[in-house]
Amino acid sequence: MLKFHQIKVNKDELSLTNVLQAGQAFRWVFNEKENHYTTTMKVTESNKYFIVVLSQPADDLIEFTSPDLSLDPEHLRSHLERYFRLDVSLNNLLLNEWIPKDHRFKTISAHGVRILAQEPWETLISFICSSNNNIARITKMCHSLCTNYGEEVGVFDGQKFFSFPSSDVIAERATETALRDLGFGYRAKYIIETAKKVSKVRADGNYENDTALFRKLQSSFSYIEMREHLMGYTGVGPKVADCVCLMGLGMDDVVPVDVHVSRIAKRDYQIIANNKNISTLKKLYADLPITRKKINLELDHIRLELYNKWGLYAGWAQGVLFSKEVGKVSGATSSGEIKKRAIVQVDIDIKEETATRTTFDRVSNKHRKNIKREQI
DNA sequence: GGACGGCCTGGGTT
DNA sequence: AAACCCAGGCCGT
Repeated sequence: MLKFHQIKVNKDELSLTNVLQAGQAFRWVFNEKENHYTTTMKVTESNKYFIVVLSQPADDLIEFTSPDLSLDPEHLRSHLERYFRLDVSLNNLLLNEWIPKDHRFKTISAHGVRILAQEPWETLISFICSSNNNIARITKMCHSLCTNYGEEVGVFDGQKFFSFPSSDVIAERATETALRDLGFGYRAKYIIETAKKVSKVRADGNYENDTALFRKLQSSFSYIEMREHLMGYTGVGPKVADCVCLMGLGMDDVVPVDVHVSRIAKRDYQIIANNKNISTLKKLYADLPITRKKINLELDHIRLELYNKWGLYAGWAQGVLFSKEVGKVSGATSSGEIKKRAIVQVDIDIKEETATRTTFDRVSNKHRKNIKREQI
């Protein structure tokens, strides 16, 4: 019998359903009978993956464990606290950041919807798969990559669990044809080309793993440069790149703008780019030294306006609103079924937390002027 | 330089 | 039943 350990956290701060099954992470398997979630993840500094099991048995409690007895529970606890970003209080953001800036949040509960700190490489591949696709199939694809190219980590609930394959493993062992046969469709080519390029960049820089590479890039790049770099991979446009920045690199103020966010922005905030907005953005990007893929300036205007409106945790605010708008589909269950879900109403209470940094603070000086100009 | 098809697939709807 | 639509975009022309 597994021994579960506890994390005291309220459901309005963290709802496992709303965070793990709402199109942000695609590799958590829900066991309906036992009411717990299972995945594999890196927990330690090494590249080893562990099976991790979570449940939310009460409104003020998360329970966690791993069947791997070599894993120190306290180490897993601190890892999960980082993964769920428990240093950030949703209720504080709501009360002190979003409600004062946006009256729309007065009547909204965050429902425990928060942004995860996921592995950048896995986030990149997951969201390459997300283009013109639905959550059920994205989930299926992510699992398919693991079962076909990952390493078996262990068995739980009578089901085998695998690691997420690194860029070099995919580059060496997978082919476009093989991925097409596995049902990836036109994304097969994107994944192969991206894996080859990432593993090459990695090898050239002698990085130990994919995470190390992306963290290093992040440390020397501004947000704009990081997005630029990500958009250099096939199948990665501004939306996918922004998802990686937000959920894989912890850039909390980045708002990935897709069709839904675009609709919300126009319908609820009347954000519509005029000619001046567009020409300003055009100049902004023309001045940047990096040649870029074309981006939709109308959507980019929405991104900036929502950042201006919501502030340092704009990406989180988007998550809350987005979940309210379209979060109705769940991911994998043990039986392989995909089910509809309902968002649970929760109450609001207060905690201490202070927002500290912005992605735009990290823009290098030669770009700052341009960015600032656009922030006005 | 920007607008516009076309794209794999699977589940749902007509 | 067959046809059509749609899903948290991106690529090529």
